[in-house]
Amino acid sequence: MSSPAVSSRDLPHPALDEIRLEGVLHALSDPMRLRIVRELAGAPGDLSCSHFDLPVTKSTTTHHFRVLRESGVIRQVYRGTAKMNGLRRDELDELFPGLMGALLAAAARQAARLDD
Amino acid sequence: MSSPAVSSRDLPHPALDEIRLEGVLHALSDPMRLRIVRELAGAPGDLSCSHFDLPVTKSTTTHHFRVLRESGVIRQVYRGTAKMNGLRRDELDELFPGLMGALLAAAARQAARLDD
DNA sequence: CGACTCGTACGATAGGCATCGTAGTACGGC
DNA sequence: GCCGTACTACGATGCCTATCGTACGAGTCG
Repeated sequence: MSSPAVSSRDLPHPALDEIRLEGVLHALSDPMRLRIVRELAGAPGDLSCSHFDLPVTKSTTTHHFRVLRESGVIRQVYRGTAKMNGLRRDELDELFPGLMGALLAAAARQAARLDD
Repeated sequence: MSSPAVSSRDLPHPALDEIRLEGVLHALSDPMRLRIVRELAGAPGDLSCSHFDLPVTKSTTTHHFRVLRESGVIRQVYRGTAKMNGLRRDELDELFPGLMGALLAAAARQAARLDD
């Protein structure tokens, strides 16, 4: 109730200066994770883990979200039983200007090409 | 000998439409390979494998160059005993406009940050 | 409280991969 | 033809990781 900071459990996120480009690229080099990131980028706000309908089990999904968080690509916050996920877009833009935009554009372009 | 324009041995390269974004990102997510690509991007022309002084053995170096070639990031051509390597910059720019530029800029930014 | 949903932890498994060392092939020059 | 240089092929090794299933913890709602 009231408004405790957020909820009870807090998750570890890398600080800006701990984010490594190689880690970000590795995180995005998995099709499942790239798909998650694309969906997050296209959504207005944060999305819960259960919002995603991935062709893998829940434990594997948990794994992918953790990789994304630990590499610094997304931010995760508990909200009740749900876990909300959002791109760390502003921070990434500060660290690597233009990178996320180019990556998302490239992913969109490839998706369009493969869909035709 | 029939008459190969350049040399005898030809190496398999993926066509433009066979290049996958995930493959490119995976190739660049290795520090050694990112270093190679940065050096290639900064050079005026192609560079031989032996030009690079990497902290790994030659066989490992061969492995990294092959990963880069098979993912579509670089082009490799034999020239005598040497193997010349060059970024497929123009083709990648056509396939994913702005991507390589953003990636190289991000890598340069991180290198500068870590060097200070 | 009890049931239900959401997500986690843990162990197992199978495949991928970065690395090495050694032995070998291709090419150019003497 | 012979030697040296440049790179490769192959096998081994140890680590990383994507995947699963099951059992569990945290929170919500009746």
